Amino acid sequence: MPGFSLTPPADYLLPRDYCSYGYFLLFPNHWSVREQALTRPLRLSGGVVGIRVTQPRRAGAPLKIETSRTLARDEREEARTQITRMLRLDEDDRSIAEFHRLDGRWKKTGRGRVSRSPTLFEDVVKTVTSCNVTWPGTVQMNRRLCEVLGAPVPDKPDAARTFPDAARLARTRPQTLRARCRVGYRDQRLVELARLFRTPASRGGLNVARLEDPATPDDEVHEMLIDLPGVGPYAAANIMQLLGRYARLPLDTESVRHGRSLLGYKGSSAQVMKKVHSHYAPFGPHAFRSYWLEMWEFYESKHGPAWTWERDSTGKMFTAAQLKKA
DNA sequence: GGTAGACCTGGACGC
DNA sequence: GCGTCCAGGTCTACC
Repeated sequence: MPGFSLTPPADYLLPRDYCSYGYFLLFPNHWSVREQALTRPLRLSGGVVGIRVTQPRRAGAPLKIETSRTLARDEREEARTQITRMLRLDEDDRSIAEFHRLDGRWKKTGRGRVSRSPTLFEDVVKTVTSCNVTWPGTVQMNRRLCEVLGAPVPDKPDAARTFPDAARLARTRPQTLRARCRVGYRDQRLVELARLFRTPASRGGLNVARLEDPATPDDEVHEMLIDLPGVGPYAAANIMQLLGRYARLPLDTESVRHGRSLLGYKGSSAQVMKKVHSHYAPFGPHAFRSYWLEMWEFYESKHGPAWTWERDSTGKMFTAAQLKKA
C-alpha cells in the first residue's frame, strides 16, 4: 500500500489524542479498536483517497499514513495538511505546556489535544448536527450525509464515502436533506451554511481565512460565527474550540448534568450553568480543555478508554437516559 | 434584553 | 407493534 509518514510532536499518542472528542465516532471517521487505526476518506484536488493512520505504541513515534492510491506531491501536501488539522499536530507544544501548568491534572497523562475534522466546514456541519438532538441522532445524520451526498473512494466500494464538501451541500435541495439525511428542520440552514462557505467574502460569503487566522480576536470570530444559520451561543463556542480558541465554554444540558452530578452544584439550569462557567474561569485561555477533559474522563470512567469504543455500538452509550443512569 | 413556543427526530416507555 | 412523551439548541415573535 502506498503512503508516507508524518512526524508528530514528541508527546503525541494516536489512540489517546485522536479518541479525545466525540467527532472521532462520526462518519466518515472510523477508529478500529482491534487495529488501533484511523481510517477515513479525504477529498484531494486529484480526487478522493482513503487513508489509514497508525502509530507504533510510543509517544512521538512517526505516524504511518497508508493511502488507497499513490499521491502526487501536491496531493500528499494536501493530505498532510488535512491530517495535521484533524489530529491537531500543529497545536503549539508551548500551548500544551501552558495548559498543563494551569491545570496540572493532565500533565501526567499528557492529555491536552482534542481531535477535530480535516476541514472547518466539516467541523461546522458536525456542530450544527449536534444541536438540539441526542447523540444517536447526530451519529445518524452524519452517517447519512456521507452515504447520500459523499463521494466514493475509487476501487473501494466498501469504504465510507467522503463527508460532503460545501459545493455539494450548497447544491442539494433542502427536501433531500430532510427526507434522506434525516436532518429535520436543519435542512435549509445547512444549505445556506454551505452557500456562505462557497461564496467569496467580497460577495457576502464567509471570510474563512479570517476565521482561521489565529491573529483574529476571539470576539470577532464569535461575532462571525453567531451570524451563521444554525449557530447559536453553544455552537459558536464549540466551533471556537475546534478553531483552537479555548477560552469560551460550549455549555449545554450535558454541562448542567456535569455541574450537578460531579461538581455538586444546585439550582436551576441557568444557575448551574453560571456556576460551571465560573468554575472553569481560572483556567482562562484553556478553560475548555479543563472542562472537556474532565467530562471525557467521566465518560471513560463509565465505558473504558475511548480508544476501546466501537463506533457502531457507542451511540446508545450516550443517550440521555444512559447518562442520567450514569 | 428577556422569554415562550415552535422546530424535527429517535429513544424510552407503557400498553 | 403501536402510540405517546421527552430531550436537545436555535430562531422568531412578542413583551
